[in-house]
Amino acid sequence: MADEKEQRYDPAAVETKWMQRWAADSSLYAAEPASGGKPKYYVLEMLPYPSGQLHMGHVRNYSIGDALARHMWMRGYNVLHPMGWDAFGLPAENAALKNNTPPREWTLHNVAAMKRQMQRIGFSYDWATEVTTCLPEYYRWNQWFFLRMHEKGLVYRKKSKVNWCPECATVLANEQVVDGCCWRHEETKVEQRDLEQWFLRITAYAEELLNDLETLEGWPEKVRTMQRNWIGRSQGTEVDFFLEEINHGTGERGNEGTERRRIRVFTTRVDTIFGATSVQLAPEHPLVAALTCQDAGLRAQVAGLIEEQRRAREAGDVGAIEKHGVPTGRFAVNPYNGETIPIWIANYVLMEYGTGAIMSVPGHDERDFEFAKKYAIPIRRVIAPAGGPGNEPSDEPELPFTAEDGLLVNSGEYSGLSCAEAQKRLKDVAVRGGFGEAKVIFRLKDWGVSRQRYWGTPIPMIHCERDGLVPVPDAHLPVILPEKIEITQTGGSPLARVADFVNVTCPRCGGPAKRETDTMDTFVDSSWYFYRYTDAKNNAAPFGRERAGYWFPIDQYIGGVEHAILHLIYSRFWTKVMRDLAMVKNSEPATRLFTQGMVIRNGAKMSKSKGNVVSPDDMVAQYGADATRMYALFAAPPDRDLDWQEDGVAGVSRFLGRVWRLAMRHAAVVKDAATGSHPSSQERSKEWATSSCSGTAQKLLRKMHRTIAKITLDFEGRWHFNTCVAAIMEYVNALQDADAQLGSGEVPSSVLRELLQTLALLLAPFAPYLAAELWVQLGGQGSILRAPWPESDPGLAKENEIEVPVQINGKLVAVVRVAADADGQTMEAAALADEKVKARTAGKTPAKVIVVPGRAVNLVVK
RNA sequence: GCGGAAGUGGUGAAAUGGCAAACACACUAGCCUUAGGAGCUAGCGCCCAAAAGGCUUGCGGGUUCAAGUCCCGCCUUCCGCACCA
Repeated sequence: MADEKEQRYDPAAVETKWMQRWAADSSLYAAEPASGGKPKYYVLEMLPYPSGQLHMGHVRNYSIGDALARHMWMRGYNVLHPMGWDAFGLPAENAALKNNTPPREWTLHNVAAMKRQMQRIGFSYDWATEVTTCLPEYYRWNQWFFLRMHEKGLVYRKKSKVNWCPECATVLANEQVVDGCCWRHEETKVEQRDLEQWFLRITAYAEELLNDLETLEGWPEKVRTMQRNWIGRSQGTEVDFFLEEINHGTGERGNEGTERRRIRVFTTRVDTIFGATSVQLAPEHPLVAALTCQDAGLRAQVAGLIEEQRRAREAGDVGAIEKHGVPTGRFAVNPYNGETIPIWIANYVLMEYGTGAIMSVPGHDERDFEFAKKYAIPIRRVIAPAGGPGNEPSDEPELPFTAEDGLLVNSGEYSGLSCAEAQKRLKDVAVRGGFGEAKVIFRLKDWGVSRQRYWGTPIPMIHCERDGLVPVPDAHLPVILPEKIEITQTGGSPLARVADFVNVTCPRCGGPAKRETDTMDTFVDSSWYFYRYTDAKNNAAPFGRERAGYWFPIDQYIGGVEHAILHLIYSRFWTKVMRDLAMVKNSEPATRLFTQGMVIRNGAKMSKSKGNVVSPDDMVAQYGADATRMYALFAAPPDRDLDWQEDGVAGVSRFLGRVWRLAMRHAAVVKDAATGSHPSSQERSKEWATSSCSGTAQKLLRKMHRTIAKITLDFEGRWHFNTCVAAIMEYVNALQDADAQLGSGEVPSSVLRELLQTLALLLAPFAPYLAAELWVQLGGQGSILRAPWPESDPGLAKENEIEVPVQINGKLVAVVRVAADADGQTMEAAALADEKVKARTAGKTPAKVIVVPGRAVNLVVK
């Protein structure tokens, strides 16, 4: 036997065989009903867009989820591990234009192709729960949710600015605007247009979305921080300044007899209001028209400011343009002290935030300071740092002084108060005086879901001439997206030209009416898809309450960090809405979130233009699916970027070949060994005590138990799969080093069997094809996919003897061997007896000896 | 500017405060041969001809018997947000 040429492992043959066998068994990866009594585990990877090709980022993402799912099955959990397709979106329309293929056909063709790729790699999805978002049985529930939200006042319509390409005659997403031009027409400037749009009132949940971030301890801090910033809560005060009216006949200023007009500003620092030396309006502020009506030159300047802001916004560097503004010649009155200060129009004030007007306090705000310097507006100090003797204000801080831990000065009756105290009092005075209130402002905006495109969920609303906006009744759902239509890039939404679709009778009055032709943002589809997996065939509801109640929240969600804001904030919002509709009990969709790093090559993200794209198909064809996915886990910890090196894949493939040959050398002996379960830990311990188990066998069993412990711990803890794979490699190296003893019978066949079967079990989450084949070849019982995960016995994992470093003054000088359970005295004695140590101490007695049992000895010698 | 993460051999990386570089890749030398993208053996952080020895985790301090790891201050890179009042 030994002389005979060993057979090489042929991944293509073995993997294809098992792929077909597994595909034929629909129960293999199926979730069980709740009544089974097992603990549940819902592991989810973000669903892909069906572009037609898996890329390496997908392979990495799904390899992580797959290893976890397989591990949890082996640990005895009832696992839900589904997959689906985020199948609406613009690429299908572009492909339709380019190839004259209908979007539906193109999309479903891609879905089939990618599903084949996933099956070839061997991902353990339950295809019975597959969700495809572009099919009516899914998107009808988008429409259903839209109607429920409409009933709850969470849907509204309003005019809003959108990116508009005049060449395409359609709206563009922000991502499709490149340097202010259309991505398809590089010469065409994108315009900002005002259009009626549908919005979802996500801001109604702003406070809760923010607060609940605190409960998401299983989410990366980075994602929580990004969401916190995105929601952008800020607490402050709104205050009305009074507009000083002008009598145009006499030119006199005054307010006799009339209700005074007001300019409302928002500030987080009302305590600095005595330092306000101007009021600044955003160029688009509604009052601007009235203030500039007498002065054409002024109007032109304002138009210039707006134009400049627009250009900057399109170029994506609003923050970079220089601050400037124009004085209106008009004045406002500070409600606290009656002071009259000029009104300016400034390009750094944003209409979209707060009230579109601010009080400018150059002494205590960086931006106001810069502006005031430029235009010689007075700068006044009204806050001084505390800290002099007796806590009086200290001298002249450098301006602008923006810290909030000071005392008020030059602020009338409020002088001497702390900032915090002053904020409280000034707010109360404003409320009592009827010129202000406490206010919380969010950066988060309502979610604009209208898209003037074809390939998306039709918005279920009808415009009736008589009844206005009328929701489509539930009984009429789904509003089917028409097929076989002409897709063009001119003339707005393609749906608007489909007469059969547009013309309907009003459900309320029966008169002629027109359908809404906007479709929904595709982020709607992905906001709740993971609930549908629990009940994918339900015709009566998006999903059943009991099923969702059993499976939710998701135990582990895995995906790219690029979804940290949009998808993950929308789906948190959607979950809270569903909770308020009494459809689910959980307030958050996922307990734990993991964001894996990018797959890069030669230090750059893979992209066609860089020519550094690696195709999963090529890798699988050359090295096999096991080697490809195992490399994806081995090359780096999963949260870090992974540099794809083909030599590394080849290395993993050689390793799997070594495993194969090692196992096959001993398969015959192992298969003949007694069947049934392995000896218990107690029996093994007894064998050791009676030395019927040789030194080599003990050593290898010890290594085995240590390897099990390490891998099990990593699955439960920090998820460093690279060190899991390394641990398996070490284990295999140890077995291979003892190959002679394994073959000679020095290691009993029952031990040999346990060593090799355990190897197959440890490999199962990472290299399932090879593991399945080994399991059969080694006489394993049943399917390895449901075989129990091996248990590590701490007693058997323990070493007899350990090496202990001996340091002198913290520097390593020797290593001594002692019994693993040696006490401090024994270790100290062993250290002092060492020749090198004796030479170094040169007869001096150590001033101090630190012994850390089982770890180290350190001698302090002066 | 604000926030987050990271910085260790030629490369990917490893290291509950306790022997820095495990596990791989690449490379070097040798063996084997049914000549393979195969297998096996050995070497492989830096300095010194070698040994002995010394040095080494971005930089500078500190805490500790002991620091890649903890603390303080810098530098660099990547990512996100950014005129948010």
